[in-house]
Amino acid sequence: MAPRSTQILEAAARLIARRGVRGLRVEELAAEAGVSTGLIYYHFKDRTGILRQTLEFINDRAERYTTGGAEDAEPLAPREELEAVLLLELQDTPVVRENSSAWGELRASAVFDEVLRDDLARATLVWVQEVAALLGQVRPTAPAPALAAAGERLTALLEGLSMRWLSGGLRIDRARDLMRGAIDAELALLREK
Amino acid sequence: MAPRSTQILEAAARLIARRGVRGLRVEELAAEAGVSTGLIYYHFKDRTGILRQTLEFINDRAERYTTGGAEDAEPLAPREELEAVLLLELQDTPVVRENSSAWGELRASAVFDEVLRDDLARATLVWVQEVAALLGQVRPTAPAPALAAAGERLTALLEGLSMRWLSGGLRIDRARDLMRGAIDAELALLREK
DNA sequence: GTCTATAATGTGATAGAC
DNA sequence: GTCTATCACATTATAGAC
Repeated sequence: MAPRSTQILEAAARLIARRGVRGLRVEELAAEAGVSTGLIYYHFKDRTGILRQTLEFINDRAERYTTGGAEDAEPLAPREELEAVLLLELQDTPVVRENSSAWGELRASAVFDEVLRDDLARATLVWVQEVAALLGQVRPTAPAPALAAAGERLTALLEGLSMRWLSGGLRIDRARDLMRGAIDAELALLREK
Repeated sequence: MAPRSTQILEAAARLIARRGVRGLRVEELAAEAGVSTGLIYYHFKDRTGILRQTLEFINDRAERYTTGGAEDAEPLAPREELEAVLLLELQDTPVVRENSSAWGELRASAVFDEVLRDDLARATLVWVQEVAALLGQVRPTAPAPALAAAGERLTALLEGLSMRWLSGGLRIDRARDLMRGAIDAELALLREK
């Protein structure tokens, strides 16, 4: 992608995280990106185009920091890796907060805006399957449907906890503890099967 | 509360469920409620006032259909009652859809709007404690902190599943199955303690 | 590709009659 | 308490120069 587009999308992610999808103003985005409004419409057609491509951009970036960084460190044990992946999204750092916040906003918008639904569903599926695969490494004898269900629950829970965290109703440490507990609970259930 | 206010709040809940908080237009609300815009500002001061009181209204209503209806039916076993309470919010009926949708929207808005945070936190706490109490009836020997954590997770999961359901990424039957599975998982974990 | 206007419309909020 | 009329401004989007 052209550097200018990327620059605008970075600004959009930043702004959505700060003001929300509903609070995103094209003029403000232009200022944040250091370009004119005209240029934004040149690159993205309309406001919806901005949102769509920002969602895509955020997904790519999350994938990068999910997968990335695994090369230098020693490989983790399955259980530890599972926990690491799920706790990755529950960190109070600028980038993660930005991604989580924007993701939550886009998810919430999708309730009323069909445009984003497909992208969202696709990204969610990939994520669920990744978690299910990791669960399978911890519980090799567990049946696939049970793993899929657990993956779906853990990721949905993560979204729920993330939202409470971002809306100020839950401290990040508490959110992380709860997430760890959920992993314990799911693994306890999978052991019984 | 005056009947007129209630009438407007009902319309607001309906409209927020249909268009979202970000899509709520005062003029449209007036039309939906069958009153003038002036009257709305007379009763609610400003747009934020509408949102706050609608949140309150929704909470009250949810409490009513959560607690209500328990008189006529025979008392359920603890496990069944727990399941019933949690599945209550995962039904594809107009009222529940409306409540869940509006609740999710208000939660999402709170990420960027502090005004709603306190009300939201208070309502969440009540809900978490209710679920924790029910869990305690199923697992009388479980320690209180473990029950509280499980309650927090189950309610957060419900919000996450609800969002996916409403945004079209999850069928309601599947969501209900996943919720039941989560209850199993939490109860399995509590048994170990 | 990028910018500077500016058109066109949407939207919250208020004044004042009844 | 309720309505009508309207202001003031915010916001998306486009036209046309460079």
